[in-house]
Amino acid sequence: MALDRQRIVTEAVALLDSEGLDGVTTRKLAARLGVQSPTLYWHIPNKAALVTAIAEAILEQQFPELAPPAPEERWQDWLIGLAERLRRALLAHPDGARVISASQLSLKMAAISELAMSALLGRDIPLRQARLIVLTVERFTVGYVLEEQAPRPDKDALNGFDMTAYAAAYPTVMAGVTEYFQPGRTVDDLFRDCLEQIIQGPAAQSGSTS
Amino acid sequence: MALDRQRIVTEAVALLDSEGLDGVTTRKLAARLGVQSPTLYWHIPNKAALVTAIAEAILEQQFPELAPPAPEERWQDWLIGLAERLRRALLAHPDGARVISASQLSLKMAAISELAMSALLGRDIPLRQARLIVLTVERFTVGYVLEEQAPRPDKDALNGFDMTAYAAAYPTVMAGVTEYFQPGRTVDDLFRDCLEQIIQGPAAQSGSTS
DNA sequence: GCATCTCTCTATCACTGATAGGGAACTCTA
DNA sequence: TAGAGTTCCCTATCAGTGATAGAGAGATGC
Repeated sequence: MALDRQRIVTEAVALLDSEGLDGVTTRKLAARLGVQSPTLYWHIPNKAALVTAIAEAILEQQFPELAPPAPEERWQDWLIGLAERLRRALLAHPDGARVISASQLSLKMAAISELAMSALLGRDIPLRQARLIVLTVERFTVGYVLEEQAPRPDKDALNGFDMTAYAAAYPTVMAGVTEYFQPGRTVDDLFRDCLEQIIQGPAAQSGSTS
Repeated sequence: MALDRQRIVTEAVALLDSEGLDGVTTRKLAARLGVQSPTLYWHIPNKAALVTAIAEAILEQQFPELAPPAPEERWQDWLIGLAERLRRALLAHPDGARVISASQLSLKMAAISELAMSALLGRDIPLRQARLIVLTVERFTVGYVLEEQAPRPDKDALNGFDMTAYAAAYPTVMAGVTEYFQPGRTVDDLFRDCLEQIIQGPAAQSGSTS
């Protein structure tokens, strides 16, 4: 099969899935494509561009189409759904959040912002506030998944680590964690609750979420 | 001067400042310390541990002490100030956000969370909500600065880039940007406004910020 | 038939994190 | 004081990385 940019990116995503971002090297990628590594540079200027292309592919895969909210749908719920899809897009591949944050100038991300902002404008939210909400949600989501996907510290690092001392030093943090996760809640719930913290704002749905 | 972990980390931060995270290599670091690179491995298990130590140093530098809010201070304002200091800590060094997000298991970060959560508890905010607010603020801040520090796309990437087409494709995004920045506002204001979006919540200071 | 353009190759560069193992200098112990 | 052990830095080397130079095969156009 002929080698072209499309096939390179597809295979790069597959390589990302099986080995993580650090495993995406030009040589391994070339090997998968049955080609020598310098050949890739005919199709792609450098590795940064490759990573950007991977990011774009990841987003495209989760957002093949972009639909505004249904007329009867609360914009808050719609926006939460959008952010959850973004999170799912990042979680769908190892180091997904790292890939997105290492990429530059994503058109797909811009399209998502455009859709979200115009949806909010359509619900009579002022331009400035629409921008603030969308920006906050997007950057929070990346920050959230980035930490979610952070490598579990290796066991060597945990050797000199005293869990009970940690719990003693940061009792409130520990209490918060155990309180939250006891009734079978998951990190998905946590993400959603955080989003509501951001989004509840202007509609003054004043009730506290506790 | 004797080589020890402390001195290695200090010099690593200096190297980060002058060359960015990609410039922090074991060889360059060793050269600055007047030593051969394998020597570093006597003091430090691997590069990931070095990055974690750098992250810790960056936070320590900006948060030498951690003070709870003054009695008459609104917790919202105090928390915003805390987040702004965190942002400043990350902005104070090239790739600061990348360093923090690449590091694992930061004790200083845990201490900041502990302080913030207990401060909120002291203002009668329920444990769960305190956790949500603090977590959201922290992860948003990292996500925000990460994008703020993202490398400007190189000019090769911009060659094939049509700015007017971009503006046409994403008019709402463009309108939001130009609207926001016209009256001499800065990215600092933008960060603060986003924070208020997160924090305004439970106290029901209902006024919209527009 | 020749020239040009496309694409892939080999060979190589400078550099990276990391390990093996030698050796000098210091410290502890009998 | 003699020897043994420990600490810390060295040289040599490894496998692997992104990237470039430049040769050459094959198709395409004139």
